[in-house]
Amino acid sequence: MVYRRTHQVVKRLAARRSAILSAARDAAADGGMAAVQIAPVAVRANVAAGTVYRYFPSKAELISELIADVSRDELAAIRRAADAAPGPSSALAAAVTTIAVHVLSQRKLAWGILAEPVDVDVTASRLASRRDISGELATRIDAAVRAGHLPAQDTGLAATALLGALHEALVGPLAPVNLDDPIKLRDAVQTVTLLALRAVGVMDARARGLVVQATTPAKALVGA
Amino acid sequence: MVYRRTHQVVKRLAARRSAILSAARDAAADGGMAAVQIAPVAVRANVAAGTVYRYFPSKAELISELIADVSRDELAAIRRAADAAPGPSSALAAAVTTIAVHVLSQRKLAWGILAEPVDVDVTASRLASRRDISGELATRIDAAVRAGHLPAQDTGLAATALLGALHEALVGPLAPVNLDDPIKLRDAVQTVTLLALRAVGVMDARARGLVVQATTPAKALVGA
DNA sequence: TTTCCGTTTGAATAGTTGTTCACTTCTTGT
DNA sequence: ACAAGAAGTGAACAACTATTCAAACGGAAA
Repeated sequence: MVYRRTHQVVKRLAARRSAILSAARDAAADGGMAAVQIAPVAVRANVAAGTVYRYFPSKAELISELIADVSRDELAAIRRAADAAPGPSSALAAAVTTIAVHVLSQRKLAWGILAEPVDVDVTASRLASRRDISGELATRIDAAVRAGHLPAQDTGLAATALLGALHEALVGPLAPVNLDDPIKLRDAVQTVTLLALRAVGVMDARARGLVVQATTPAKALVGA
Repeated sequence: MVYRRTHQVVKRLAARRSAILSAARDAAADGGMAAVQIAPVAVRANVAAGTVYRYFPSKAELISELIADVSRDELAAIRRAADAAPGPSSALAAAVTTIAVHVLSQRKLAWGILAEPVDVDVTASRLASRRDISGELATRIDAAVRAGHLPAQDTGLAATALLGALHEALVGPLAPVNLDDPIKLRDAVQTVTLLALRAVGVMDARARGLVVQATTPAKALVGA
């Protein structure tokens, strides 16, 4: 045996793998899923097309991992924001706001992850992504219901609907175009958050300060 | 001049054109947009593949017309339902319910029209479809606002968000599967309608009977 | 240094469908 | 019946990319 998986080699392999994933993510953020093609991604990652296949069995697998990756980050951010909130209602508001801000600050990527046509089947990972995030929302809604802040309801369906509302209003084809302006962006986030909170039964969210509270830290996020 | 576009010929041509469109629609309703391929559609329409191209310059054009067609029907149904309602609030409720019932009773078709990945660019017609329906919703929301039943708001954004909520909750990948059961279907329609109305600021829609009122005629639609 | 064998390469391959076009069939008016 | 030309046919073509693979490369042990 004259060739062994030395520590250095293992590290290089892992680095290459994540370089390819990063390249895919960059490509998606740049030009949407349509830009995530094997050859261009390979170029971005400084490898040959064939090499990609030593790390991912197929394009479908590559994109699925990309979706899972982005989704994992997103979920973590939502949890962080919600956990930092003082109570169930503001946790829900924070979760909603976080989603809104994130999808807005990476619209092309978000659109690619969520709904953009891809030539391979990524249904499963998209489903998982939605299930995770919708599930997190459902948990937060449920907490608010149990705290007596919201009426009893089908939390799963409500969470799904909220997600749909956020996506369509902010990254869908009808989404306003000039959300690069930070002020308009904040307004859009506020409006949509208010809408979402009212949908699940929050009474007068604006007066209770939930929306504004939640929006302020979000504004910082946009800058980051 | 020995061949003229006689009335009979014109009629036959028109019939063939709509036969192709119908075939495309059937294919989409059956197997989603993925099933709308030139050759299979041609078979369904009892013509050769080449013939399709005598009526539609490209697959993109064919699918765009399909989308516009379905969208037109949908818009008409929404208007009919809303116009039949006694006041602005119930008109809005009726519009929302109509959308919910329609997408539920033709889930595959709706998914295809709205969001399913297609290999040709149909962005424009999808955009138009959404703009039309969202616009109609916006009009109804606006009427309710002007009647003093709803708080002032960005009606366009609200309409878009509502549309997203309905779609995601009812035909998106997270939508509950067993909505074939008429009772569950009605429940889902009710839940989502309630959510949507609350989102735009309707207070206690259930108590005011808006949801139930609107749902009852919708139930008839499902049977049709 | 040399040998070994996993890794990388990138040009060639393959499979999928939309689209074309030379030819056939059909309709109309004389 | 026949000419003239439009409509219809469907096999062949084209274009696009994911995927493969034989050859080249390069670290690791002897």
